[in-house]
Amino acid sequence: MLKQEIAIGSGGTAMNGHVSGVVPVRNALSDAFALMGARLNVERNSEIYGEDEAAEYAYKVVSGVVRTHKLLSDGRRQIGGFHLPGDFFGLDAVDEHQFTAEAVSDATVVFVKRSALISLAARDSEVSKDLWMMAAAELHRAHDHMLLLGRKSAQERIAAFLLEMAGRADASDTVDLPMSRLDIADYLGLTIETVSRTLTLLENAATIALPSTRRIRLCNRAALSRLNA
Amino acid sequence: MLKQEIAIGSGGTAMNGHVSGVVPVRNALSDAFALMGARLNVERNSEIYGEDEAAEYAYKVVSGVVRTHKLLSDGRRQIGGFHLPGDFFGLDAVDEHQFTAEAVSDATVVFVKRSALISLAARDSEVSKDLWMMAAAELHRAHDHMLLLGRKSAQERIAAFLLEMAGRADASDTVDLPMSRLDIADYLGLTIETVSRTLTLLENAATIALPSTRRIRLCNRAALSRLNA
DNA sequence: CGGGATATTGATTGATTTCAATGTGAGTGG
DNA sequence: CCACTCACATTGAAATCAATCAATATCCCG
Repeated sequence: MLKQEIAIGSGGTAMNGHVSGVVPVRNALSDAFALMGARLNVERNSEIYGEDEAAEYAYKVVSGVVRTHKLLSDGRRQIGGFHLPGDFFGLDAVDEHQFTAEAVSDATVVFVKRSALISLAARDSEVSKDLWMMAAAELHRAHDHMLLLGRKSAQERIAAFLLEMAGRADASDTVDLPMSRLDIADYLGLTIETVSRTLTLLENAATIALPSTRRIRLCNRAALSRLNA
Repeated sequence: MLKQEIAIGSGGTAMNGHVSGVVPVRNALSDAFALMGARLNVERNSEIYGEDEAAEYAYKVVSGVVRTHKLLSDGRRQIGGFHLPGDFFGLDAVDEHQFTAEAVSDATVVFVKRSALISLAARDSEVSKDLWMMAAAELHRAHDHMLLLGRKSAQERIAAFLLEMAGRADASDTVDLPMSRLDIADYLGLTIETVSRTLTLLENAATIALPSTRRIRLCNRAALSRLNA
């Protein structure tokens, strides 16, 4: 639980990177969540909502990390994004969710009825603008991710991922990853083996260091940026 | 020009598939475009707006087909989507476009100042809801596309693409593709050679027929759906 | 009937996946 | 405190799918 508490402080405050949540934290939509939201604690790996469920609520991460994913019939999984404290999720749905949302680590989220947001938006144009902007920001990220998935090599994907994660954390060059290699693989459209091999490769090139499995030091951001095409 | 005129009739009327435009055509947003929009004719392959340009306008396709794409520094290209008559595009931007929009065929579009939409949305909650819904619908498509790009084989990609294009056209099993093999390749994250080979493969399996390069008959939708995982 | 762009087909290479061990680390109970 | 275990991660060898390199072939348009 401690790690997530820390995450609140770092992820929730300022300078958002690209994992999710490009828009500043203080806005009419956040206020709406603060005012009307109900809290929910979710255990690591448990589901918040499922693919194909009616999208009744919209969510915001308070602490911990949430991932959204979609499965293919044979079990192949694509993770759409990781949501850190301060990020919204579930705003994308038209009427049913197309992704499943799960907690990567133990997490707390607040949720609000979508119908309430819609009627609030009808009265408050700030809220309505925020809703559009959040969806647009999410779309922006999805587009970047499409480019990565469609056209980038394994090294480029890993580089992009590390820079993205680093951008979300504070300025430090040491990144603590909240997710497993499998999560990373399924986010980047690779296998765990390729993720592992590529990290080792970058380590051997002295581009990164791996003090422990989930801790990565970026020793050469320039090299990573170069890989980021 | 004839081909596009036909496209208006088929793409603009009813049952939207997945290329773009899940939401019905008649809505407050469409009305806003009809009322305030200015027309623009664009020649095949010419640019409507460029990546990194300030996103001053939002657009709707009247006739023809528009593609949005993003380039990597070394020229690799990812096409984000094809927009057919009735579809909106450029609604995704936060403040500058991240994709370039170009006409696939000679096209006519209408465009409206985004600031005008924002102020209209402040007064008309229908418009504001439409803006959110359009962005959400676009996001939905982007997510499907992410799954395709991240996890699917060449055959599965082609199958998904053909079903998607067929879904947009009328019920007929014959699909006329408005775009080149290169466009298809860059949309699916493949090379033209792989697109070509895969189409031939499906033809040999009697799943499709290729009466001409840009005309495809779906002889066995069930087989395609099976490939669509 | 050219001629250039676009598409197909072939041969080969190569990056990533797959299959298969082996290694590591955190948590548990003796 | 140490051994044990289970999940997770790394590493290695082989197979595979798509990319690349290289000709042809076809289509559209003047």
